[in-house]
Amino acid sequence: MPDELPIGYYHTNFCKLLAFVQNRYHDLLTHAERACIDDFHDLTPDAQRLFVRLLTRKGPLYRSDRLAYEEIGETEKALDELSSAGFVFALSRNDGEHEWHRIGVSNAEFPEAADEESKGNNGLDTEAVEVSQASAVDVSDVSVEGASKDAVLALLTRHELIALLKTGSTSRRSQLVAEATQLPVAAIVQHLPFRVVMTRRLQEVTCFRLLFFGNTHQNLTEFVLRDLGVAPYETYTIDETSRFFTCRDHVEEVRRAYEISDHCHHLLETPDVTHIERFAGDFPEQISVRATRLLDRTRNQMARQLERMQAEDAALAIYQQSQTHPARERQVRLLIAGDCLGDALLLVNRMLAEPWNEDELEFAYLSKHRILKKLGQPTTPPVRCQPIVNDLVLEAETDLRVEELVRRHYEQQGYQAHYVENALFPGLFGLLFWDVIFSHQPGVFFNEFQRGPVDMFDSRFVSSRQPLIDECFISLSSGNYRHRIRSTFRHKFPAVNYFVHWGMLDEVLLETCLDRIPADHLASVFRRMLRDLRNNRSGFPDLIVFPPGSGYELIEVKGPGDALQKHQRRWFGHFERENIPARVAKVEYAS
DNA sequence: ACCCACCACGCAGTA
DNA sequence: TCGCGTTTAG
DNA sequence: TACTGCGTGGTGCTAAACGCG
Ligand SMILES: [Mn+2]
Ligand SMILES: [Mn+2]
Repeated sequence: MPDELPIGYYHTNFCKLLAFVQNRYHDLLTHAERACIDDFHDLTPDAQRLFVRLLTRKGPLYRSDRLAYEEIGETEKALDELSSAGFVFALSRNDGEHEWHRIGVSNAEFPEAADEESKGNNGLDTEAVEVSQASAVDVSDVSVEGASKDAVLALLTRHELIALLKTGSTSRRSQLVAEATQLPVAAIVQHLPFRVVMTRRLQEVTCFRLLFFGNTHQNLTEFVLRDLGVAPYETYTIDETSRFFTCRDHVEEVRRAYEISDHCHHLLETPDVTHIERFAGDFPEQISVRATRLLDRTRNQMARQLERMQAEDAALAIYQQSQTHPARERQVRLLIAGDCLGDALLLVNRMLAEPWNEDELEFAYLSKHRILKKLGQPTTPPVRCQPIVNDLVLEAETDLRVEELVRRHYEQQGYQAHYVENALFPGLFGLLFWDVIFSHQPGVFFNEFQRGPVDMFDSRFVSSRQPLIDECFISLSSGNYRHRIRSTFRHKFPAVNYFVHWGMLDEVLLETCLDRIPADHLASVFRRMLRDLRNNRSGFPDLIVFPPGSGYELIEVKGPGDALQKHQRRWFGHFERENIPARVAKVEYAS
């Protein structure tokens, strides 16, 4: 792992990203996107580098005097070039109000978004796929990118603000900005000692990122962190032929879904029933699973906010459109609270027939019992496991988490004790199933920056890798799993993945676990995890303790007033059925 | 008005 | 002068 | 006891530079 990156590393990385997009997605690109790539390559090296530098910095506004880079010879020239090629706006004090207005800087309180390409529906090539009408909901008002008077003022230092206001005041920056906002644009801009640079074509670049990574949260720093050895990724076989997106409609959907979810996030900051109801009730129809899930999660969040604002009917209406947990659970709660027991029962029966996950199923059992009881019909409460509870009286210690307190308590009793929570069993799972997780399968690895295959958390993970999974369980019977886990731990450290949090494990803990935990216990835990990897990755007990000699026990620590959570309870039910030693340590403080 | 974001967890308040 | 939060770079 | 809202802490490096107060 090199400590140093080659000069121009960021530019190389961006070019790799572009090349990937062009090779793999040429047919899905719009005119504007293709032009963006072509125009970029027509730029001189300096201009290319400068544009990428801008992309890796916080924008969209920059001051030209803060764009000095050793490897970029003439910044001002590069800026001019970027400006005429349409990659940036670069405005100076010599530009008139009209120019500033174009980038959103104007005297009006809410300037019209002037940046035409930000709302433009980029026309598609005749050879390219048509964008479906279904996704043609107007979200231009949520995707406005552009500057503002305040954004320009944010570029100024305190001293520059003072000079601008011609006050000798010693007020704090925010106060100065508030005063300066009152000034007309012309006055603010009049003496700017630098050019204000605004990146353009961000829509296109965002789309390239989405096509490359398959999401919006990964970016160019992934390359850097990998190349520095900070977050190396496993080297798996990348499928040349299959892609994250197979048609333009899906790209548009996912992009729009991200925009909508962003916008909702902002709506939640100043919640207003009518706004939320109107916006969240009118999400576009989705075809792709990814966009659907994203929007459903957003629906759930918005509806939850409506609940908090006592808008129950509005919340119900939103939940009804969501196919993602806990939409039906929330509906049932609302229906019961509103005394619509008949409707609640209907929904509960649908949940029982086709539960979305175990959490929902459990809730359905419980609420069916409650509804029937309210209706005066005969019913029995669902049985729940009764974990063994140990009461512990300990001296409270400041600055120590209760888990750590109990861990030390066990240590004082001569136990080896580790605070592992979700790092242990999922970690062992990841180590044993490593080769399964990263095995070559059609259409699951698309780029070099994945923590696992795309189907990691849906049922296809198991169904399409059954023989490989069987092998792992065979190794558990034969005893070979120990070697497998050890060797993965040594050889794969510190590769990024979904299950192994390297920092939480060490060889001592690992060896003790391999020595003390019977293979069939591991097997039964792994089987339950595999039933639903998304949800059964968590809920594991806080501690694992090893008494002197032999054996082990899992300990869930509970401070005063804390109780088992639902997913923790489900694991305890599993431990009970499988004779896996586990108990709750209930702490009281001696005072 | 993009001030992480997401999630798991603990805790304290409420019925 | 110094500590703090933010931004940047590798 | 269940449910809820809220706060916190981890994940997902780290050193250096800069503006601020
Ligand atoms: Mn815990
Ligand atoms: Mn606990």
